[in-house]
Order: sequence, then structure tokens, then C-alpha cells
Amino acid sequence: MKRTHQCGLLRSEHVDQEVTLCGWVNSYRDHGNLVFVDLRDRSGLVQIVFDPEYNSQSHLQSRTLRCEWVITCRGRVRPRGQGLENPKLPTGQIEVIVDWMELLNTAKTPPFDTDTAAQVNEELRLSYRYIDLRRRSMQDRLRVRHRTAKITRDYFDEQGFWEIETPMLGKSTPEGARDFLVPSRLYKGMFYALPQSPQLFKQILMVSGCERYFQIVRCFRDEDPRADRQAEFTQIDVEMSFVDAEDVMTVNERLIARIFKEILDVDVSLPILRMTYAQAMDEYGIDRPDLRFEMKLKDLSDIAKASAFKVFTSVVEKGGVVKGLCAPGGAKFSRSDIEKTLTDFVADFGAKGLSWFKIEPNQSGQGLELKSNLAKFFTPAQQQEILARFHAGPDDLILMVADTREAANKALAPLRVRLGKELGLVREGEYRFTWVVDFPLFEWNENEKRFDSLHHPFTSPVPEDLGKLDSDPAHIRSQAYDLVVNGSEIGGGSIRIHDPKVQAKVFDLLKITQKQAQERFGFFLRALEYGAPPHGGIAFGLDRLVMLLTKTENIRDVIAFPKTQRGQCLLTEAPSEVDASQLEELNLRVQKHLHQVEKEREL
RNA sequence: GGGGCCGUAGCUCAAUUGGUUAGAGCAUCGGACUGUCGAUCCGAAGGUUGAGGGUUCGAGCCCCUUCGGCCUCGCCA
Repeated sequence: MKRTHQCGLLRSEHVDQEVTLCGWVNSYRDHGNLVFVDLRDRSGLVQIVFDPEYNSQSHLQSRTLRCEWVITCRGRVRPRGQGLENPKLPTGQIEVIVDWMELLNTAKTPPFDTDTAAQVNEELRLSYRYIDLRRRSMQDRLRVRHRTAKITRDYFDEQGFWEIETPMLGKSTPEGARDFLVPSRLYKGMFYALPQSPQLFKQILMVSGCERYFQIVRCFRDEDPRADRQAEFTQIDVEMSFVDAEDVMTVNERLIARIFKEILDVDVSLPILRMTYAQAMDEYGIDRPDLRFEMKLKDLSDIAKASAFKVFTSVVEKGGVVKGLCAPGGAKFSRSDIEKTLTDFVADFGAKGLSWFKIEPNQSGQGLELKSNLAKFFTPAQQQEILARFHAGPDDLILMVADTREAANKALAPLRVRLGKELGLVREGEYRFTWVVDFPLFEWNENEKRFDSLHHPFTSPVPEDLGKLDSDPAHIRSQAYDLVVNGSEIGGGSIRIHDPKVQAKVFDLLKITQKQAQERFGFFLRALEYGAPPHGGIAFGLDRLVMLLTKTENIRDVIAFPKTQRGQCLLTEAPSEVDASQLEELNLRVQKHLHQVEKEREL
């Protein structure tokens, strides 16, 4: 059964060679005498021919074949006759005339056809993942994922990084996402947590003198999934000593450029654009702007404040803003498109309303004017100011949200993306990268009356803002950076705090007491006291990166064995109940059992 | 925890206002066929309409409950 060639790689140059192939029957066409089979292996398809006059025994065998049966065969490569080539197949110039075959395995009729599987109910595809993964498009994505990991390992190796594994069974820290817990058998009543990321371990590796670390590592966050998010996902995790933010960005943008070049043949021009967080929020309302189209947000608060429209004036007086965008050609939307569809859309993101103006030539035909139920509240001069601010043209549509700055941005950012796609403004096929830098170190948590870390509690402030730790914590910038492409955050990191005194101060502002800090990360704070070098790093979401590289919208498409939105694996049916004896060993009772116990007590 | 969409044959879908025996294409099974390549032609088989309950003379369709899938808000340091 020694395989000599892969099906999909046979070409005219192999004509007259004797080949032995292995694979699955992709399809068969039985003409009674001549039988054609498209044989498939990982490399692709090739047509093999069974001719009773060439070899009667294998021809007889071939007539019993069915789709997805597994065979091996030997035959001679020959050119197809004139007019018989199949231009749809890379192997379509040739075929293999078979003189011997062996059936390696039969197969049940698959629950769905591999060639139409893309349209099949995903639930079924997940239950029979091994069949779904036989498809070309699925294998292509697995291959891109492999290639990306391989390029990453080669690149970091060349740059002097070591791939070092960190524990999967770790210590639970209540900050951040919900942990997945693993009960300890040897320490009854105690739990490990699966890592949300190897954050503290990689920093400790810097204290250990490893200087340059990376890891392609599985991470776990027990939060509700989304199209681009799974509880279990993979990071390209990086940490470096004796570096500043620029050093980290430079090393890592070169990796990204190499990946895009090798996988997509896309040239990423270096250095990648740097944009401040403040600019991103002002112009795009979000810290991960899609730069494939313009339609920037504008602040109209000054004009709105002077208008006669009460909703606007009162919002601005209360410290809010009126922000908006100008959708080119958006005047074609009907009033119900705007007041129903788009207003409902922004309402999902918390906006209380959506105000609008259509731009039309004025009656004299000399200039432009605003048309809407709001226009009467704005003087002609104010209207011209609004037009000028947006550089608005005829048939444009201005949409505005009046609210707190945060709320207005939160509604306008997704609205901008939606309109960009709907109006065809997004330059598809382009990859627009930017680093977003100068994030605030903290954001104020109104409910808890304290600051929260925007990034994480180990992120270093920029040196010149260190003084504000006491005086003005809300305006401290951090040495954090996110890499954004086409509105998707594919990585983020920071320079870390290596001074225990600064770290203590930050915990203080986060209202983490010394006692709590010692309990949760005492091991790490102690490490910082033993000669921690200045260090920083970054982590990329491998899944999202591969989604971009394969142009898929769904994270399940780039994971071999993904979970459903409720965290189930439909192939293995995990999670599942466990034996009572397993629980016993772990000194655990599940609530169902507790209820049972309580009931018995009552009786 | 909230909102939205969906569930009919193995698969993809149809089924008039609530009305006869729930149909079609593909797949499957049987037969025919020497150049097909999404083969073709003839024939057959295939259904607890996700599940449970209700309204009705009558439910795939209306109502309630429930299970599952997807998208999303919250959540994701």
C-alpha cells in the first residue's frame, strides 16, 4: 500500500508514470462499462478510470464503490483525450487508468453531502465534525492556522525568543473574566483555575532572566461567546525585557507583516500607523477603528448648544455632547429606514434617540440646506456651520446622537460601521492597520466608586504621568498599545510596572487592599522585589488573526473542534455529568445531590 | 440575565385564510448505460412537522410551556 503520489498534485508531467494513490471516493460515475471515480486526499481530487478492457477485476470492484469509501489503487497516469479535459480541476489534464485497487474501508452514507455542506445546518456539521473537516475550505483554514503558527515560531526563534510553557493549572484570581475551575483531589475543597492568559508567569520569566519569551498558548475565559469569541481560545503570547513600547511594537509588527506577506501576499507597510486613543475615540468613537473608510465622527456640541432644540441644549448643558456622522448618499434612506431601522439599531447600544438631517439643494438652487423635523430649530447660519463641519454634499445624511460622550460614542461607532458596509464605502480586500496608543490607565467605575484598570493592573503609566498617581489618576496615560486591523483588535499589550512601589500605588487606586493583593498575587509582588528588569509584552488572538487571513466571520471556522454558543461540544457531548465516585474523590457534591440530601433530612 | 431569527424526509427547501393522503430537488436503494466530471435515463423507498400541552369538527400553520442552534446587548481586567 505504499503511496507514491498525492491525488491533487498529479499533472501532465506525470504522464506514463505508474502511481499508487490512497484516498476517499469523492464521487463516482458508473457508465456500466467505464467507471469514473474522483479520488480525494488532503491535496485535492484526481479522476481515476476503471475500464473492463484494461483490467476487468478492478472494474468489477469499482462498481460497488460508494461515496466516502476509502481505497488505494495503482495505475498509470495518462493524458485525457482531446475535449475531455476538466478545467475545473487542477488535475483536469490527466487521469489515472487503474489496474489494481483495494478497498481499505467502507463508510456509512454521510448525513450531509460534502460538496453542499456549506449550506447545511451548523448543528449537524458540528456533530459530524470529522466529515465537515474533509471539505476543502475547512482544510484550507486549518492549513492557514498551521502556517501562521509555524511562521510565528520561526520568526521568534530567529529573534532570539524562547517558547516556554506555563501551567494550565493555576491560581484563581477573581479579577477580570470568570475563571474555569478545576477541583483539586489532593487538597480537598480547593481549586485550580485554568489560565485566562499566562500574564503573571510571563512577567516572572522576565524576572527569571529569560529576556525574550513567547508561547502559542490556550487561554480560557468563562464568559458568553460571540461570533469571534469562544471560552477556549489561543494567544500568541510575548514578553521582552529591557524594552520600551516602541521596541515591542517594532518587533511584533514585523511578525504581522511577515504573516500577511506569506499567507496573503499582502504588503504591510512598516512602521504601522500609530494613533492615540483620544484620536480614535474622537474620530471613530471606538478604540478599534475601521480605517477602510472615512465617515469620521464630528462633535457638534458648540452648534447644538446655540440652537433652539431643547433636547440638544439640555444635554450639552448637563455636560454631554452632540456627536454625529455624515453618510455620503444617505439621503436615499426613507424616513422609516432612519426613524425605525437605524434608530432601533442604535437603541441596542443604549442610545435614547437618533436625530437626522437630509442635505438638499435650497430653493434658490444656490446652496444646500438641511431637511428634517429638526431643521426649524437651527438658524440658516447654524445650518451652514453644520454642513461645513461635515463637508456635507447633496444627498448626504447627517445622523446625530445627544448623550454623554461615552454613550454617544458607543452608539455612533457601530452605526458608522454598519453604514460604511451598507453604503459600500468599505474598501473590501484592503487591510488597514493601526496601533492605538496612549490609553488611559484607569476608567472610573461609577457603581463601585473606584478606578478600574483599562488594560490590567500591571500596566505601567507613561513616565511623565507618574506624578498624577496622587493628584489626577483619571488622566494618567498608560504604556499600552493595541494592534487594530479593519476594526478588529488582533492584539494588545503594555510595558509593565516593574517597581513594587508603583504597583502598590496602582492597587491602592483600584481599591485592592494590601491584604487582598498579598492573597491574590503575593507571589508576583515578591518576585518584583528581587531584581525585576523593565519589561513589556503583547498577546495576539491567534483565532481572530486566522479569521482575518481566511476571510471568515466565525471563530468556529478556524477551530478544528469548536464549541457551540452554550459551550457544548456537539461531537463529544461535553460537558457531561460525572460518576458519583469521581465527585466523592474530589470531596464535591453538586447542588442536585445537595437538594436530595436536604430532602432526606426533612423526611 | 435581556432582545431577535430559526427548527417540516438523510440534506436543502415548499405546503393558499386553519381544510382531502404533508410535496419537490439532491442523497439513498434497485435497474439501464463505454468518456463522464454536480453524468444521464427508468423505478422504489423515505415523515412522531424538535418535544409536550392547549384551542378547534379539523393544527406543519393559532396559543402556552420546553429543548436545541445562530446573531446580539449585558459580560469578556
